[in-house]
Amino acid sequence: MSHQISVMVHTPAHSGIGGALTYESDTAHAPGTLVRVPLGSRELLGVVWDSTAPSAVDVSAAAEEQSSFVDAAPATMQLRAIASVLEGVSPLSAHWRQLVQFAASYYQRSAGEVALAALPSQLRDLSTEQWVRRLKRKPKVVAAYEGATQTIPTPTDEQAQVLADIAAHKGPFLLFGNTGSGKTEVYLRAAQAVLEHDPQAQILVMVPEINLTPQLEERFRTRFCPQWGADCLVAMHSSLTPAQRLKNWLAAHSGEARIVLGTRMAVFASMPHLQLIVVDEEHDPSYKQQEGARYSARDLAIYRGQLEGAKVILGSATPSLESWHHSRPATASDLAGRYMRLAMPSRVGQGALPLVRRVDMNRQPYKTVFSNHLLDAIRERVTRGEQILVLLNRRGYAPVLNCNDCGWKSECPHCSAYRVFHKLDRTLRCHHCGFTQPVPRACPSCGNLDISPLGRGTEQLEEHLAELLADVRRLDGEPIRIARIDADSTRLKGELERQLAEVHAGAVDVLVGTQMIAKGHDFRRVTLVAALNPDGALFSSDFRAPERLFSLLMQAAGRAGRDANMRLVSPCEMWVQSFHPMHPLFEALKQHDYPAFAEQQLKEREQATLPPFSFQALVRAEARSQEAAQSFLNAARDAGAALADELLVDLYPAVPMTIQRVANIERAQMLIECTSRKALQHFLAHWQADLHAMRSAHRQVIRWAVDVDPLAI
DNA sequence: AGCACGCCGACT
DNA sequence: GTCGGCGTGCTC
Repeated sequence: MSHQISVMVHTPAHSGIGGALTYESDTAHAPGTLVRVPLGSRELLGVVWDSTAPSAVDVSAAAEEQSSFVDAAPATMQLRAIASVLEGVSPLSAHWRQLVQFAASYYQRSAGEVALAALPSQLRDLSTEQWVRRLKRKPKVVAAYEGATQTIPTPTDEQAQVLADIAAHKGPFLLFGNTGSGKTEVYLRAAQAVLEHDPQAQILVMVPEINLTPQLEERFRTRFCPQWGADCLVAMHSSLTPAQRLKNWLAAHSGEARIVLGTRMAVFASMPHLQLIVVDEEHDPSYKQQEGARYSARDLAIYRGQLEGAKVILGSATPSLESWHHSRPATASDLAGRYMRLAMPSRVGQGALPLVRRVDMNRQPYKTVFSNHLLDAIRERVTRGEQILVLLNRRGYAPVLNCNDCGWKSECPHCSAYRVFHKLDRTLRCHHCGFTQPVPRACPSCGNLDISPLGRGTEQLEEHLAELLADVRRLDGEPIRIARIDADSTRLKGELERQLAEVHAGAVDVLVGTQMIAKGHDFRRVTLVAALNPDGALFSSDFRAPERLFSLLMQAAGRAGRDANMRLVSPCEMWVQSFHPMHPLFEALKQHDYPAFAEQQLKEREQATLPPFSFQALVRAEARSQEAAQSFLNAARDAGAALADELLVDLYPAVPMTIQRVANIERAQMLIECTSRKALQHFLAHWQADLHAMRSAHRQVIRWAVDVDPLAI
């Protein structure tokens, strides 16, 4: 007798076969089983899916209405047989499938795409013979952990209180603690409690960037490996080799690894006994995937925690306004948010927070880069052997090259953007499409030799600062050393680590860099941090720009003064040069007062009905001409108008994207807004069909994609 | 998304 | 004569 089996394979939602496909099999296979199935002339990895949507699943308005996740195959169609079953891997759990199903439906992609992207590539790529050989491989004898055993610090009263709250309540928790308040110790202790309470329990810890995994991994290893073995923790991020990825995935899937530490992709790790999820630096934009299924790993962590009954801790010194809002305490007129806010205001074992000093650039001579006050402060500290951090969010030498005669500018021929002047290799580089050319000796338009850089980037800053500080000597009498860390200087693998090590060793006195240096790295001897020109974010069209700037400056300030053993002549300082020094953002920064900043921002957001007081989605379209891209979007708008009207969803007209053309592709986008998440989801799910249907009438459109809860508009 | 099939230009 | 460009259409 033969069974009909539903299988999810990697097919995009707009391929016409977005749901599960039906195959025939002699034997029944449990949902979650990994199989290989024929599709056309190919053989693909697939996951056996539930043949109908379980009625208990409350995935979203969209999924509720689809009675099934399965694309009904025409009744007359001859079904093909499942090719093989991947032996040796237990089926993926119902919770995992539901997480994938939810993510697919919420972010408007196919479940197969999300499911297969969440599995290690070797499951797909290994041939049956290779797979059999892989399974036979003897598990290595568990190596004893050889690391320094560490004395475990006693929790402070604050930490103890927070841990008691985490133990006593369901969560989710927003752990709001300054840099240096000991959030990591809370994660470690919360994890310890879970591990000890249940011999099977697993823990998922997420960090925003790969760069930050080694540090945290080391802290978890030194804490847990002596007791639980070297294999108790595995990493999950995109720079692992396919073989490592498979190994770590299997360790998590089998329950053998007790702790999974990774980047956003780790939110999909198969963990049968998941009991705690930690999202460190939860405000970080890196948690939002920016291609394919554009999921937010932080938001999915909340969903997953609820789904699996695991506690979720979101940690940050500058939480996202969404999380801050969701953790609001009850007031007379408003109910409390769904999250429990746990505050840790003190800085433990370290110096006080730095003094914030603002320089009013209106009172400085025209074109001042470093105000004299700031320069004096830098000189003084460097002379004393202290380190300086200078932040400028623009890499290269100058953002544009300009002909002083005819007004020619270094535009990219393929993008609507200027190419950046990189002096070190004398190139003009487009930061959007990568197009690079040698710097022309004369103006390509009029032949004039007088072409000059406009504006400045980190390269120029490094050069300029070297001139300004040429006469300054270090404690040892040597000339001072300036280093630059940005995406250019760290392009080569291992270069970031090498440069950071130099800074730690004290070989560098002044470090110039982009936001890269503000994140997570612990510069113990830095006593002064300067942000040269942060004004752009104050009046940006991006409503999240102030939030990001505040977070960046707070994090940067947190770099200073972390070494309690340093005896300082004067307190650590954070300098901000601005034409708007009295802006509320800087006022709040000066007080290190995130709550004040958040309150002011949330008030503005509420008045303008922006997130978290509304929900957004974006449709982006790419075509050879701007007109084609926009006409597709506007046709989509017309098609969805009636339903949008009914659901109180706002559809805005199509507009060109901020960078309208990249690599000769014109881009346009359309904003969708609604005060109800459910109504927005409902709308998107139904409208998706209209978008597909319009493809044939808009052949010029190269691709289009929906971004739910976009970070930048 | 792949991958085949299909119909028109410059090469061993 | 074929190799190969990517337009169109199909896959349980």
